[in-house]
Amino acid sequence: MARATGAKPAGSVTSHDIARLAQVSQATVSRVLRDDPKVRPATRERVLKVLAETRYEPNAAARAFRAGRADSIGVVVARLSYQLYPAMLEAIGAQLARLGRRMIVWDSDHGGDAPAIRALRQGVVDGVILTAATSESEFLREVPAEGSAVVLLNRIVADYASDQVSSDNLDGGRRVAEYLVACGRKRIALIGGIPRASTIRDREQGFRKALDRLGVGLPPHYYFRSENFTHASGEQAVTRLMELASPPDAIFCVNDVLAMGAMDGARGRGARVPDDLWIVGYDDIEIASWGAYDLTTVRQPMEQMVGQAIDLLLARIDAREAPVTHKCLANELVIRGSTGRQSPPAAAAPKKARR
Amino acid sequence: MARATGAKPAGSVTSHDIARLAQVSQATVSRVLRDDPKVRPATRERVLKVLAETRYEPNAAARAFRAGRADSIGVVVARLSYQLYPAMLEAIGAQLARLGRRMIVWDSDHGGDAPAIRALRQGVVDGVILTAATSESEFLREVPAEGSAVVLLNRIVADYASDQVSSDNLDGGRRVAEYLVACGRKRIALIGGIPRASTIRDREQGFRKALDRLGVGLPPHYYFRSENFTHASGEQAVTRLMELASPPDAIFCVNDVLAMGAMDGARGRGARVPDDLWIVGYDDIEIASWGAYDLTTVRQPMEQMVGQAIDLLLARIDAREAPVTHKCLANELVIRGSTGRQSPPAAAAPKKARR
DNA sequence: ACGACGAATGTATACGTAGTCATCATGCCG
DNA sequence: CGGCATGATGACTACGTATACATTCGTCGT
Repeated sequence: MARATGAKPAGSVTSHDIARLAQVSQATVSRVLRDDPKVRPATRERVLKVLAETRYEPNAAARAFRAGRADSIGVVVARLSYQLYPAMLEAIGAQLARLGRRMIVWDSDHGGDAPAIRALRQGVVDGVILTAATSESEFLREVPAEGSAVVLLNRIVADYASDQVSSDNLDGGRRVAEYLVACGRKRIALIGGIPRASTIRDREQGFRKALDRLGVGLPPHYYFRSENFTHASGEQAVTRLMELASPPDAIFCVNDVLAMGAMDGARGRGARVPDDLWIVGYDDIEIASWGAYDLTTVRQPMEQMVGQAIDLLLARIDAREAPVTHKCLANELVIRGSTGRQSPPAAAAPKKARR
Repeated sequence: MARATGAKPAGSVTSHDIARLAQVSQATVSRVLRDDPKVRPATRERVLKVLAETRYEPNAAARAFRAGRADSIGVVVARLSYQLYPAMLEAIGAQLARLGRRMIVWDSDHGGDAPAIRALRQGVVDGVILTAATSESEFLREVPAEGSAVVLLNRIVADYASDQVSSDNLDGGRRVAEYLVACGRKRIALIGGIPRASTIRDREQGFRKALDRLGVGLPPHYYFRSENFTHASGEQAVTRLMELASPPDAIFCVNDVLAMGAMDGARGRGARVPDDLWIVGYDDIEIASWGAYDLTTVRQPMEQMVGQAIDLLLARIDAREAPVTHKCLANELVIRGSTGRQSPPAAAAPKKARR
């Protein structure tokens, strides 16, 4: 009675068609497709031949429906225009492709994590990698932590019971502070941002604490909080800082684009980098190594972070109730021309000192 | 007899459960979900209440299975590390989100278009936007042109019967040539690339033809073919060009990253841009406007191109057999500091002259 | 007030796949 | 040579949804 009306994908050959053509049952076709060993070679050949001839492709919806999984992973990134995210996506996509999974991407600028969480609950994706939460609390109420296949990448939310992977941003901030002080910088400034994200908060905090510990400190007028994390913000911030009676001789920017903005802004006002002003960024995006900026920055072990995030996510999909893991990887200070390519004097920054 | 084994998404509430709780039939629940007007307000309320209480989410696989569409669109981009592509993805993602579609992303570096085409044939996605074909012929044999829901964005394959959207790369190249000549540049060079993609070919060809027509021409030693389209290639290319007995006084690079590499390379060898050398890029990626480069370049109407591509794709999904469309949008020369911010003398480049 | 018509709701079904179980074929050993 | 174990295959079913069709309910007109 009921007629199907749904349009099917173009080449609508089903496993039943294959079965008929190969003179076997649909079950056997399914077995061949799933590489079940219990099929006689001759039969397998016959089926494979028909499969090839008909250019059969299994219906993904039916398969997902039956199997209860989509073989897709969702990824939420912040602003795609910030180079770190494309790099991250590229790594995630490559690794997922190798594992036979697809990648559905959302930009958190357009709706935050909600669409991704929704997709997770609908089974569109088997798991979600959240690399940014517009507002941390917003998605907390969306996802009951109950064994959800969610992993936070490059973002820590302490009171949220999901797997989390990040690099040690506190330590990254510390490294920069110790480096600048060890190299004799006297007037050190910080261009930060609205601390929506833990990463930014930690970078700033690690930096400040290290400065305090080293007896340098960060006077309020050497701190500029940018509205967003754009090049224009960096320019604006550096302009303010350079207008001070005693302008800084080194600036740490909590990400590379801010740093590049600061550098362009400083140069635009006639300052020379690094002769008059040192600038340090964070993330080591691709451009940072280009001649025009040649930016000293902190590099996060992106490939490993992505690898661990994916491992954790896939493990959780198989075992929802396993205890959650928080990974925190070490990162690396990359010294380039924006700080005169100058290495810190040996033993100046004792590695053991933390916090 | 047969037992279902597939793991279901966490909150496995079905429309049948809702029906039972709301004392209606499953069909009515479905009607409420699909906003069917033929439901009495009171009934609708009752169902909606239960839906909210149970935090029900429809099973996407079942829905896709039944409806015959996935509500997802596939996008193949070339290298995510080239800033044009994240920008494009951002635009595509935003527009698709507005239309209630998801975006599955593949990087053509890892498998070309094949995975996307496969996904299309399996019904994982309803349509595919191809922004790059590793090899044009490779995917031609994969997709029978038969009303496939495929649109080429920023890529033209003349003999392939699919919808295609691009900007006029021939004209872009022409504009640059005419601009440089009109501004009195005498020794004009070109940094191109391996012409796998029509875009690159057209930019080069438009440029060359215009130079020829203007009686300037492009001598072979002023042409450098880069292996890939990276910053390093640009540096390498400019180094070669500057080693010439008579180095160029202007270089057109077929994309911005090449141009930035060329600029950094030139500066590294002591040349001043624009005083000694003009440099022009193509694409107007975000960095191009930053102080360090301030690059004159050709801007493509990205938002419109994306909009048109999506429109064409969605239209085709509904009408597979409609005649194919090729759209070619005009682009714009953005003059910045890398060419001294110098406008062409009026009437120097007659707009009508083409080819 | 009764019939009739339309609105609202219920019933039943198919979509394509991957399983379970049943059945059939084959080969081996007693 | 027969029976049994093992391997190969077939028959059948459920998954959750959206719809066609059937049925019931409410309302309006005469």
